[in-house]
Amino acid sequence: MPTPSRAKRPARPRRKTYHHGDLKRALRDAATRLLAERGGDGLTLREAARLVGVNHAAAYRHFADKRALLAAVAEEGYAALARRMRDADAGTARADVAERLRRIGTAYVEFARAEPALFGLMTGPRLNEDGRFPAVEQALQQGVDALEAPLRDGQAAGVLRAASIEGQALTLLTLIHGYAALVLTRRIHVKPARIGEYLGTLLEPLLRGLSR
Amino acid sequence: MPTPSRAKRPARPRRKTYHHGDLKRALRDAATRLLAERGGDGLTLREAARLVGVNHAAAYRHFADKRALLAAVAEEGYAALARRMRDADAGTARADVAERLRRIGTAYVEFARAEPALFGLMTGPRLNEDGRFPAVEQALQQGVDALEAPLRDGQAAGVLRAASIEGQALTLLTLIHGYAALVLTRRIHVKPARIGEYLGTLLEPLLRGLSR
DNA sequence: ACCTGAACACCGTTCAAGT
DNA sequence: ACCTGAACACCGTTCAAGT
Repeated sequence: MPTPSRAKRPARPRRKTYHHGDLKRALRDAATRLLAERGGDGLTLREAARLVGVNHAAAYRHFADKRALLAAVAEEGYAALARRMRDADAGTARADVAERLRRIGTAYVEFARAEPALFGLMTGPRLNEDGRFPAVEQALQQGVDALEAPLRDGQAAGVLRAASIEGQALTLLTLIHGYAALVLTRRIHVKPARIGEYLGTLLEPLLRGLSR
Repeated sequence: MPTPSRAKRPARPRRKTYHHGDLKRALRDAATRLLAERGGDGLTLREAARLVGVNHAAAYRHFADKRALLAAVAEEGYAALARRMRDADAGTARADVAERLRRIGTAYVEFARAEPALFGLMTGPRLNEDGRFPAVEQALQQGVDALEAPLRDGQAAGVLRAASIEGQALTLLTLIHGYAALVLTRRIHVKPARIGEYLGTLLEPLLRGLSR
């Protein structure tokens, strides 16, 4: 069998000494890729090192243990999630508040659906049960922030009750997160095409309660 | 050192042949205990077999693999959770609807706090990503059911809008679950003594929106 | 300073063999 | 039918040793 093009594994320039590369970032990126391609159980410290072409023990020079590597992956994930939420509200200044909030929430759920293993890591139980990675805890705040712009506009326009923006944002995010978690674990069954629509149904009574 | 009372590990009657015992149940119970005592990473198929006093390979006669054992543990957990939710609404028929719903929701969150590893298994990403255990998916319905009694009473009394009871219950559970998940993973910081109180704050606008 | 090689104590899973 | 023993292919973590 003659060797065809070998589309996969495109002949990485594998130096013999990795002495200068940014191994920390390389390991984190490899771990992120593993998570996306093979799911939560496929993310292995040894396999990430293998992908980078380095001895697995070298990872311990840059991460205290496997969980520290996972935390780094999760942090990056939170940044990406917040970006998607902000993007969902870009250029929609004229849409009404309910619609804007629904779009931001849909971005949250769609992120979870597009990257289920990453989302599972970010929000799952294993990562931070002992509070070792405060950065991960605070990362969600960026997402809460994304909800605040439409809430502020809504209060200014007089359609929303005057109340703590942060409180309103947290209430909304709690519902959105619960929805994402339940959809992802198949506790709520919604057709993929209807995910945003059903979120609107869930948000409706809450927004009515937040209105004046 | 003379042997004192040895309060722990009360000399289980360990037969040499396990041929008759209900090994399936014994393994499931041991796994549940491991989860409670050592957390998610401490739950090992081999260790569960060790606790029961049986060769670990024997587990494969009763469970297809480790995940099947985890699913059995999770199912039992859902039954316990639903029981707590129903108990929280027992003998409170005269309390108002909002208060009853808040109590049921608090039972949900307190269960999660009391059994964090079990709750993490039940709701976490690892268990059922491929839909292999439909029983686990449906188990949450028992919890949703517990919310329906107060909702029915509220609609009958005319304080709640006439609408799908199931829809209202699912909306409430989504918010409650999101709250439990975020509290458990330290994304929301609430003092333990204030957990039920803050749930009330979260539920308030939603219930206002569900009211006529 | 950064990485390798080898070792340690574990896993989940499989399978022939025992009773 | 149900369980044991031994093996296999993996892990995460540690540590002396190399450059």
